[in-house]
Amino acid sequence: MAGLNPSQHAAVEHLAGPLLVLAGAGSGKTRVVTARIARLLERGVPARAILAVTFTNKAAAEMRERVAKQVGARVAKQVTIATFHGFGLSVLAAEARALGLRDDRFTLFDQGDSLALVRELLRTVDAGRKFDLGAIVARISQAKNHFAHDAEWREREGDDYDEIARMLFPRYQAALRGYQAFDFDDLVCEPVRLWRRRADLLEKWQQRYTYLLVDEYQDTNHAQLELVRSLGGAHNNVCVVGDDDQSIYAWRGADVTNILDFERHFPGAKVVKLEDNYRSSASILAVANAVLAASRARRHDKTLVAARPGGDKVRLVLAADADVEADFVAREIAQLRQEGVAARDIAVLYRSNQQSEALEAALAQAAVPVRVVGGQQLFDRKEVKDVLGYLKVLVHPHDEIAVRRVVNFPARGVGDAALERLAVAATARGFSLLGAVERAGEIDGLSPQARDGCAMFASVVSEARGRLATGDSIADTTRWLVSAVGLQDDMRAAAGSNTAFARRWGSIESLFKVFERHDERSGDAKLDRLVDLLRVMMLQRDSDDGPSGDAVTLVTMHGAKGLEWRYVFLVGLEEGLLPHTRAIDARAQDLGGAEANDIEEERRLFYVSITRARDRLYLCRAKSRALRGKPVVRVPSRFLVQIPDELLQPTEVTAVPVATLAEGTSAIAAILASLGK
DNA sequence: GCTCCTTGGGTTTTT
DNA sequence: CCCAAGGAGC
Repeated sequence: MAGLNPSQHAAVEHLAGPLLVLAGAGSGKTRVVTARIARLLERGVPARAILAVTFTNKAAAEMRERVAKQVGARVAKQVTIATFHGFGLSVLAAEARALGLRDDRFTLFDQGDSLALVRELLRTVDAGRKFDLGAIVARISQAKNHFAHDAEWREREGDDYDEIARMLFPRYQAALRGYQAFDFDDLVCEPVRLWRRRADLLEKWQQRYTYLLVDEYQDTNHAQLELVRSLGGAHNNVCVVGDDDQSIYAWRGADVTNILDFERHFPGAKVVKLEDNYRSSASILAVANAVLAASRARRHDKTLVAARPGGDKVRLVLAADADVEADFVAREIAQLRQEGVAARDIAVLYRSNQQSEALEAALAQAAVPVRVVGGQQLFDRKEVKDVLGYLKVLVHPHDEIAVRRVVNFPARGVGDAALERLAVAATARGFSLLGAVERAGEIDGLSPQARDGCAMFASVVSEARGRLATGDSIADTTRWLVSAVGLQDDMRAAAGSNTAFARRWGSIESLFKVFERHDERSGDAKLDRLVDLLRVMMLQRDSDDGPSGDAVTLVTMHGAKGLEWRYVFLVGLEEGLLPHTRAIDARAQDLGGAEANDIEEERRLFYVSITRARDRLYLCRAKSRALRGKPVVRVPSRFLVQIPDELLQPTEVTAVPVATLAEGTSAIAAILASLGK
């Protein structure tokens, strides 16, 4: 392979046995991964035998594209490149029979569904006090990902949340199975559990995939480690790529010890360090290294070396308040653009989404086009989930959460009381909840309205099912369904304003479009098509970047991982934001973990953010920031203080922003800012 | 059963 | 300050 440095070359040429590639930021990781796959193919490894696992669909798509570029689309298509969850799903679908499922038409529960289920379950027990639902779900997830067997888990000492989760976990799991449903964690855990009890099946999958590759290995959780260990156990051709210094997802279960202990988990592993950074200028890299140098975390020892000497000094910006900070960013960006820098080469990174508001406003005023990454995705919006709820009911009659979601949506007289009676009757007579709704006429104690509502719901469901069965497209059936239940009118009535209505209805229209796009590719058996489509939609929350043209990127520090820009602004570098208050003093609801670890994770987040910049980096903070309406004096981030002065160039905010001049009080603040250092 | 009001709480987020 | 969830009242 031409153009690779010695370390990269070593990683690409390593053939058999476990391999850990410690890929520092900007060290050409993607190149190595794709070159390695190409090299394996070149040496005669069948494409079908290679499994490459990523975390996001986007990363998987990107990898497939780059592999295709090297070896051609035809061969690339035969390599399995999937997310952990996508791969798990295909295992479960293939092994539906061995799992004891009625058929392979199981549902997927997303986080919202899990939340709804736990809410239901919590109602059935005397919890004694209020609980944060999300925290319970997180504990259940944690237990599941550690394959907590009842006994082992019960022995463990824990807090209230462990206790309540321990009580609900078995019920939660039983309910899922009863609904023929899997949650996201199951997609990884269940294949592993299956393989543990069925050595024959494990062997089958081990023979199918003889070369494994895992990207972003520092983000794996315990269950994912077990999946890799199981599948790789026979041949041991396990190559993992990652960077412990970029581990920023412990808060959602990622376990950085997986990458730290790789050599212990996979004895005889070869370790390759990629320490040459081709992305950032030396000035930027010096700051990044200074941030890491102060780390107290256990880490793989490595130091990034700049391949690009010199460069602009990193700017240290002090603003009077958040608005002045935003104005500075906007003006500076406007200036850069005048100098000929493309907007797409610029990004502004913040710790928390709410910080984007001031930035969006300031950039809009400066007429700078922006693209805000994140925010609520189409499939997370309430109205979309409601419509999807109906479709789920069509294909998954056992999915009780979906039935509960839509049986009284829009409101048609089937309230909590009626639902409770239906549920009781269903249990007593051995029906599913939907079965009881369909037989509402025979069930005692229902109000006439509730009976009518149930009948109306049942008839809509049955008619829609009939339409799909006779070959109507998914899009047309959904359109019919939406109008049959009078969703549009209900939405108009419920929305306070016209714009709110337009926004919500717009999401429904977008949903129709997604269906139409999918229908084009569809052939026969609409019901099966819909099963498939629903899974795809659960698993691929499209970030739908689209052809957004030339725009400045606004994104959270987490969302920026894996990306790069020529000019990067980091804003709000203050105690409370970075490190975040929640990391400084952890709460009971948070997943366990020592306080110090949380702070170290915040440090790594800072490190990740710094290393996104190629040419110039701005580190910004405000002296004062409005918190819940009231202005609060801000202390500079401890990470900022640890950077040696000589690496930074303090930049003064000299211009008084016109926007803030208009408002008397901020104008004073702005003038103070221009005077300050 | 539905609507309105109070109350409490407030990261990061993919699958 | 703003939003979501739960309780009270209609």
